[in-house]
Amino acid sequence: MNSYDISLGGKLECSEAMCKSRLCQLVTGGSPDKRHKVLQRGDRLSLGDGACRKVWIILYGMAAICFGLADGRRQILGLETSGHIMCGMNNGGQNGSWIEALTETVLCEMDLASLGSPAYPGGPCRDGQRLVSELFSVIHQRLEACSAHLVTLGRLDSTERVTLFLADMANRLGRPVGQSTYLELPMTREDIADYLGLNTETISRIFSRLKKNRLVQFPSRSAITIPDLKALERRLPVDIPDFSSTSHVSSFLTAVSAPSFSRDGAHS
Amino acid sequence: MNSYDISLGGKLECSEAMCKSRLCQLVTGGSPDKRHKVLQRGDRLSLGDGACRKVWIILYGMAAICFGLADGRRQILGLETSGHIMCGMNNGGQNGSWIEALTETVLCEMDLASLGSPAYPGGPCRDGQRLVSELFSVIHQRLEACSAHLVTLGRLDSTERVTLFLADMANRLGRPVGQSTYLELPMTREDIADYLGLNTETISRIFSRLKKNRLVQFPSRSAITIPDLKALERRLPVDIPDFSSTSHVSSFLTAVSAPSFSRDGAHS
DNA sequence: CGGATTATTGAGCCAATTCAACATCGGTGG
DNA sequence: CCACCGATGTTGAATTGGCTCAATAATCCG
Repeated sequence: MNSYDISLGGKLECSEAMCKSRLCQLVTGGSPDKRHKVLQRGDRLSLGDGACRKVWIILYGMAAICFGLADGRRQILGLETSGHIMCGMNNGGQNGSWIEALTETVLCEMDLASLGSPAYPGGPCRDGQRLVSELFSVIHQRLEACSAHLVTLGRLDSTERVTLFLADMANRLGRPVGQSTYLELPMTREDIADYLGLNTETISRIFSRLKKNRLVQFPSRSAITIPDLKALERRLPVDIPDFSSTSHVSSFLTAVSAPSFSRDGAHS
Repeated sequence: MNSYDISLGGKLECSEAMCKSRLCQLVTGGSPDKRHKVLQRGDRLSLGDGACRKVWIILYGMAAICFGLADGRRQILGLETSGHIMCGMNNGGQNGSWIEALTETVLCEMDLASLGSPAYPGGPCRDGQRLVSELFSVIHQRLEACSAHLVTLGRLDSTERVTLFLADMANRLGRPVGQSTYLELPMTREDIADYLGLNTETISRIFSRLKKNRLVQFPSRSAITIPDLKALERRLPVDIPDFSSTSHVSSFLTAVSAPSFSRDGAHS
């Protein structure tokens, strides 16, 4: 029935693996439904309706959160993959603010205004709190990513930015091939430039320089091989964000949500 | 007893006016207590303990959220005033990440790990959800500010950045004097530079140029008069964030928190 | 008043941009 | 199959915006 069931080989139950935060499960009760949206590469979803009324969790694929200035300049605020959240913006209405799919992307859309309704499983109080805890955690992650990116744009030079970008993408999308790391970037040089606050030619020049220094190879236009990822990372004055771990999130969840769970029964 | 009761003339009950989000009230039950911290100008509070375990709401004053790179470079992530939130960071541990008071500042510290305890008024379920809703809202505001700043650093040139900064500060701190707007900046040129991803000399040069063009006046080192704030804002390709309104927050609160309030009685 | 800190201004330099030419890739139709 | 075309990527030359370094000025504070 759903087109993505076919194109992705039925991988899209709202499993824990797909939706790490389990927010999607909380909202849908564990089964995929109309809240799931499929975007094809290039498809856009507006964010700037004047308030944060909806959030979207990425279940599959990769999408860019974009912001457009009045004169056409564009800044990509984040490059988001499975488990990441994106939410509505209050500003950015007139100049535009949107999500843009870089690959085929499946989202779970959540309307905040309806989250309080009795339609959600487990009762309005108990799961409501859990829901909003999860929402907090995942948005806190987004804030951390945004803060880290702010430092990148404010204080790293172009070579450092590109190096950090490659290391970050390698950690997110790469797979080991012997000693090397192989990845495919589902975006153009212009997308990379708009993410890093640079321009296309600069990206190209730095890629060429890194290639000449044998830090990266480009088997094709979109494919990248990094012979020694650790060596690349050592050139940076910042830590690479770790996307594999969500332990810091659960620590807060345990703190706020779980105790209230256990006492919930005693309370009512 | 508390030094700030004296120095600020007893203005510091945890009133709605001081803590717009009312998070502080939810946590403290409405009365100021040990959770309140007073920082003097220059005082620091570490943020990078490896996880988000605490959040701080500013009740009074102005503070900078800072991030330090291994080589000494510094980026100010945000300049926060009353009602704004700041929270722990997972990354930034080794390189440093901290809050720095720019004026005398009063904070309400909230330990996330203890928010679930029965010590909080109203019961663990009902107010727990409200608490976490408020927390979500205020952190969403922080994310919006961070996103807007990302665009500033990524796509605005130095003149635009400084102009935006002045307009933003004027909206936050300024008071009208006839047609003009008067404000005092509680920070050095270096702080401004670290906020805008520029250096001290550049800030100084742009201030001088704006002065020559009669867009601003500098009655003293820290005081600024803007003859026509609207004219200044018209030079920008972005909207000035509106800090006076919190309506977008309450819309979400109403959506998630209030319905569960009303059904809470029926449920238990 | 004196010393330290902070701010301003100038000269020269370098990194990143702009503009332009050319190369490569992917897709389409003859 | 290959020729063609548009889109994307690369490279070079010239320009410029912002930085570094350095000297001077203003301000703060004991």
